Amino acid sequence: MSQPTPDETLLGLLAVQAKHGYQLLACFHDSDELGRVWKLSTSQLYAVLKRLAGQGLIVGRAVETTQAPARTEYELTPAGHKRLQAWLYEPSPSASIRRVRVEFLSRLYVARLLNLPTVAIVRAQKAACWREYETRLAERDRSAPGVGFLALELHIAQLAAVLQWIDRCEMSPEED
Amino acid sequence: MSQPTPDETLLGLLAVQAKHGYQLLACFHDSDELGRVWKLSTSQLYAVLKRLAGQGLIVGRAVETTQAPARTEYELTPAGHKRLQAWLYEPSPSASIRRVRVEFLSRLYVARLLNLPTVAIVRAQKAACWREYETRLAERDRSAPGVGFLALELHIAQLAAVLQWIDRCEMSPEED
DNA sequence: TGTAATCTATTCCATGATAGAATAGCGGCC
DNA sequence: GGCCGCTATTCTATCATGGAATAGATTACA
Repeated sequence: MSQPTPDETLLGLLAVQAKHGYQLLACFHDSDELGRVWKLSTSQLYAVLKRLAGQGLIVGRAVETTQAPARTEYELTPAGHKRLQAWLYEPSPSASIRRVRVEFLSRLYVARLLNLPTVAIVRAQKAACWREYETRLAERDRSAPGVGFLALELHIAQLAAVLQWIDRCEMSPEED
Repeated sequence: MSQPTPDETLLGLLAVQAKHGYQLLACFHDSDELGRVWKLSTSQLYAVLKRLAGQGLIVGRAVETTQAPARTEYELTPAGHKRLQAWLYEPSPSASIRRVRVEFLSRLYVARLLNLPTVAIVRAQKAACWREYETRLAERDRSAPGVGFLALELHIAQLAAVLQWIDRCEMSPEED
């Protein structure tokens, strides 16, 4: 699957504090933040939790309450913390437009949540997009007209827009 | 599923001339044209053909040859032609970036193949993107800072890039 | 001439994503 | 009391997807 998955973003949310599924789901309903980036259905979220647990990145423990049905709280394992760090500071992030929108912004969100530096994240993403931009520009020169050429030009225009936009991400939210 | 499907593009290819699966597959290998827009696996293509046949949009007939294994050639039914026309001149196409790249360019490709006018297609797409652009701009004004806001700004920048790019699609390929 | 590789053409299968309903306990409201 | 709605999770059916399997025909070449 080449689609971005919310797995590491969930790790990030759990790194702040142990949570159960329903609580995590609520984090994605906030339409000003993560809700604009990810659309997660209930079953999808629980499927991801199961996958992460299967990979040994999180562990769940049942919590009994009198207030509500039994819940399972998940927290990061050491492997989970390691994976989260590796994902946050991935040295060559994807330059795909979709992944920039979804994965890069999730990295930024998680890093801010955890009070970690964001400069390296933005810089790595910017570099990756520049490389892609140069590659596509070169490709355009040896491309024949037709819809394939138009697709290439659109891609180049999208990358240029990302490069103009990404500098604004270097500022912390308070400086906006 | 909100992902664009190659269904109508296949209808367009079949509208030019009846073809069998393997031939259709070859159309997507051309890296200067459709191949840049769609990535179709073998099984995916045959699955789409089955779906289209199930909907009565195409009919297949077995063709025996001594040159090669038996093949099934598909051609459009009247319902298929109707569906193709409706798709080509869809009055309110999606303004999603992905759909512009994939669906709009496919419309353009098919219309050019069939020597049909493309002006209406481009105009409809442009109008849809403008509406989306205005909507998002208004939304930005009443949005709080954070990654949600950054996502919104990226989206706006992407739409602006599309609007700048789309005018080049009004020209026929010879005029490029 | 044998056989290996490649091309044509399609089907099959296992896995995984996804939507939506189902389940189920509890609290509040009228 | 009875119903609605909230918390919390699981289940199920469907569908997409990648990749291998099948299988006939042609070319390559020793």
